[in-house]
Amino acid sequence: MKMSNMLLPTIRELPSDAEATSHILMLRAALIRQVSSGVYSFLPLGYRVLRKLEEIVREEMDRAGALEVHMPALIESDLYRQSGRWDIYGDDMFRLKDRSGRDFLLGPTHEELFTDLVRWWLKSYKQLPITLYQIQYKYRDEKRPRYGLIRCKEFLMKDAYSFDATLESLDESYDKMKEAYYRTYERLGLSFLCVDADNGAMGGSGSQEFMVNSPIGEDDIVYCESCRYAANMEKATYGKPAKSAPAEMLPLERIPTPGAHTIAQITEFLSCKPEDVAKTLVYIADGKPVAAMLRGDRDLNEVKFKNHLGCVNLEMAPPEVVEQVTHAAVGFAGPVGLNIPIYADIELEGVNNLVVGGNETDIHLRNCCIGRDCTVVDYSDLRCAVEGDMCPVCGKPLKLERGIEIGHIFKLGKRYTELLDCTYTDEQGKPAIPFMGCYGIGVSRVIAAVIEQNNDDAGIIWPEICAPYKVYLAALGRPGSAEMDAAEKLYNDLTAAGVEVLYDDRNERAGVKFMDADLIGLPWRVTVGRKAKDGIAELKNRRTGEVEELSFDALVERMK
RNA sequence: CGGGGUGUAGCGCAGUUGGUAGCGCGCCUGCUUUGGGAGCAGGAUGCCGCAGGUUCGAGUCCUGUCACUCCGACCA
Repeated sequence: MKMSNMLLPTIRELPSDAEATSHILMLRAALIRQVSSGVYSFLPLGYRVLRKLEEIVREEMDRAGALEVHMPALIESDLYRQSGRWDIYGDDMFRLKDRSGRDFLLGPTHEELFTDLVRWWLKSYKQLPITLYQIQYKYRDEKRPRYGLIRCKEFLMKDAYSFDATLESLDESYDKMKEAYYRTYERLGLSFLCVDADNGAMGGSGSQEFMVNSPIGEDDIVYCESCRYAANMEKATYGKPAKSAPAEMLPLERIPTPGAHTIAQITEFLSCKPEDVAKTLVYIADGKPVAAMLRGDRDLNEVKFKNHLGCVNLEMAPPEVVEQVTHAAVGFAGPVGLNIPIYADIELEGVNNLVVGGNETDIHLRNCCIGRDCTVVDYSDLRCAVEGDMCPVCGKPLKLERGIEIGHIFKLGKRYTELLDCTYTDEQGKPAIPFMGCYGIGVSRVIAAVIEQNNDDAGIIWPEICAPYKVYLAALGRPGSAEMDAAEKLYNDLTAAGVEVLYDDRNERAGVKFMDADLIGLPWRVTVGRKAKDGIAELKNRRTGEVEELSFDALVERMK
């Protein structure tokens, strides 16, 4: 492709509203253009990358035995009513009506359609297992689109769905997909982790996420360097240290703490340590107030709490509710005399003489002992893991990092097949319901992840496998010069040899071409300049910066 | 959804006490230049986000509205 025929308006200045490196570089290298918040056009260069990624994903899905289909993005609501998600999904789903007033939606994810296809087709256990996939745009009305392609309202996703007769078979299908995911991300040269994740609203019996480490990641990853344990924060556990014998119980004291409603203020005021304080957080679980109690220096893990309670909705109680429940201003909630169920973090078990809120404005209690002064429903792991916690597997200190989720695999079980009445006849001639798994890769997001991990101050550094072109050919002569003629010939030779070349035939100065070459970041830059008359071109590796001089013929051979 | 910020040329921005809009980059023309974002000369480009209002007069003040964006909450 000749630059003179290309739509490739590279940008010199930093876009003012882009924050993430990948976002800035994608805009500057003219890969994408924002159309509205969270919605992007792919320009010629960016679209080539997207198609290459798609192809890699497709190859690995096919290798794993999955069958490609294509579902609509525009979906009538009835299936989603059957599955319940028309009501559950909430404002994140785009909803619209057709001319006769029927409800439609833009697919945020396609469990329903795949289950519907399979229930129509599936008659016998002999047809199982089967895995289907598609590469399709997904629509989610994200509250806050961010970081360019990282979080969009419209994004390209590969989603696969497996159907199996038994749980063992589901495990096999799941492992095959997992293997395919490893291969896909490894081929892209990504540095990633496969972490245990919460199933969340998808339900089911297990799930893992594929994460690339990045400061702009929106998830916290907890991992162990020595034994490969890795989990999303929402799921992460930690080894429980042995407890020392409980201290002798001291008499409960009531202490005025005017204005001290944060842990920092209380520790300051009472000159104690945060771990001596137990905070009591009031939540609303499916409409009913409950309390979570944990050490002052810990953060509640809402996912763990939600799973422990087995509730559907869990949210922090608004101040009115806190005041009503505790009879005090926010910041003075405590377990003593609190008339709602209290769930305590396991770390508090057997710990005496805690500082707690007094359920009275400007009052705290010292030497509170659970069991003596108040009761809790039970003790369980409710807190977020922190850096330095013990690895639950090997006991070494855990590490924390931010990650971008580029893939998620779930064992769904029978949730959707049951709801949508997907049955087949098993070996005994009886009706049975298949187990389902679902597997997603955010293809457009992967582009951003690749760039996040492959760039320098000058621009993008594409891995060869997904580079929009392999070679940037910079012709430095003036139009009509011998250099231009030589470059033109080299361009034709490379193209004839099947090499993907972006040929910069613009009448620009060398500096402009080199800056653009670095920004666009193709793996190889070929310069045809002064030595062209001797049949010599310069080959530069974008990643290593290594330069060598080659004859034109040798260069064509090298780039094949 | 709560809290902030910003909307002026393709991009990045300035615009004073209210007086009819400017800079840099880019773009066009010409000459010179040509291995790391060239120089000189000339030129084009604006519903000042939108709608009301105040005023003799609004980019500027007021009201409303829309969009984008940041922080938070949320997120298969």
